[in-house]
Amino acid sequence: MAKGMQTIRETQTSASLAQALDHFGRRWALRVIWELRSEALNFRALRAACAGISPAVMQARLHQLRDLGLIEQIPGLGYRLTAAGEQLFRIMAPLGEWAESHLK
Amino acid sequence: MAKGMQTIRETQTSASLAQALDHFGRRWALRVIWELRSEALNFRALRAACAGISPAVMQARLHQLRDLGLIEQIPGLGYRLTAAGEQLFRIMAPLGEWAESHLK
DNA sequence: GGCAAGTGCTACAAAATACGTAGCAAAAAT
DNA sequence: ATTTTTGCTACGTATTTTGTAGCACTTGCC
Repeated sequence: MAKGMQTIRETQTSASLAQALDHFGRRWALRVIWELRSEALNFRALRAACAGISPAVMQARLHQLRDLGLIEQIPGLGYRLTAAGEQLFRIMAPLGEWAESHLK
Repeated sequence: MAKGMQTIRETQTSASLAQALDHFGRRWALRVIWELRSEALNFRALRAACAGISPAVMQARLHQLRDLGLIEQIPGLGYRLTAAGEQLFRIMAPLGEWAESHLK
């Protein structure tokens, strides 16, 4: 191979996927989505569901997930998944089974 | 409602799923899995694929993912997904499409 | 009105994690 | 034997997360 050449992977990771994986690679991000799977939860209920999360981080995640359009805040109801958020949950739902069968 | 009582969610998040989401909620964890999707990569190739990751963190992730049984190191070949790792990738594969349609 | 309880959210120091860069020892290629 | 490439470590700095306390605001209730 000529000097300076490198093998390049044919299929490279797209920018938007890299962005997604970067966002989800923050602590509690996926967990928050997961906890909102079936019902809207308010700030404190969400914090109770994610036992151990600090309010500052919860606040940061809620902002980021809202900016990504995955959750929305409904006054008097709390936080809930948007359509995009529900679609994301449908994708990650099989993780439940996967974790049960592989992490025990 | 009686004093001290609280509303409990019927469906609670299992311990193994919480563990999984905690591991995947570390920077680069999911990305490493993703980059190994189609072929084995050695340490430096993996680092190049995850542009920006530091060697110390890459080393830490490889250890953790190996402890989880998701990847394995083959001398002379590099790192590649195990059967469990491939199964996980198959679950998260739709994220590619999802990211394209929601994060642009 | 007035009070208690619950709400979303902020502040801040300490601990944990990640970054960025340099470089070493061993294996492989030349 | 010399150069290249490899996996990996070291370490100071920057960023993120934790843990705890508490404030301002709304809600329900008498």
